[in-house]
Amino acid sequence: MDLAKRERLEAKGWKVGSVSDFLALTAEESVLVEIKLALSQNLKERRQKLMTQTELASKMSSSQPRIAKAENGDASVSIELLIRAMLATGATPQDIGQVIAGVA
Amino acid sequence: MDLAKRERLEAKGWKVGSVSDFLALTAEESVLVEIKLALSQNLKERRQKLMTQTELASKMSSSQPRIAKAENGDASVSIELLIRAMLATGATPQDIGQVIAGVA
DNA sequence: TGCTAATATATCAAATATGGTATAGAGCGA
DNA sequence: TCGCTCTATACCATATTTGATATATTAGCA
Repeated sequence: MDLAKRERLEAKGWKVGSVSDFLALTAEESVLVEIKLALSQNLKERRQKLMTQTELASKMSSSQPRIAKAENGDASVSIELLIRAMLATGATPQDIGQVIAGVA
Repeated sequence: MDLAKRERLEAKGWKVGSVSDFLALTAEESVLVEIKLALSQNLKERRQKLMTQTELASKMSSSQPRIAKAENGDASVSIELLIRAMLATGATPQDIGQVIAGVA
């Protein structure tokens, strides 16, 4: 993982720690982050075609700011919320599975 | 969803509420539960072939009781933890995606 | 039977995620 | 420019999830 990518993650609140800690990031940890980012991106694409962030938020009794964070890969958003949001856009388990399976 | 299934879920802590609330359970909510249960079952199968709950717990700095809950579909376990556990057993994003895609 | 490893259940303080609110910025048409 | 809609950021009290601990239960074997 290069410096640019690391800085992108840190800006969104991902605690990658000091350089040494960062280098010690396990493969599992980074795959998890990549899964979140993949869901995040896909959610944004799906939602933009269908509705506003506010509409999606009310559909799933969440809030517009949280949807914004979800779509921007903020670290404070759980996979749980990402999947709930995907489902609220009409995504099927197949759709979601495909996004996750698509992670390198 | 039949009564037997409902009781099975309630025993594990799923808050399906009163009968009327239960009937109001949205499609998205039940799909989310089904995704969790599918991951839970798959985790149990994978883990049993490879190691004990205690071993898996230490691999991912969690605890044996939490792994037990994860494998038993306890409501207090997040998708996040289920996926972390899958990854710790060596599952790939493809494996995980397939499990989720397999939900009806 | 007793002994041991493995798994399940209960409880809890600490960590993390949550929705809500306020507000700031961005884009765009009048 | 203004006004309007949409999205982003900041903050916070509440709710949920967490790992840890203790302990109970189960399963298999000597």
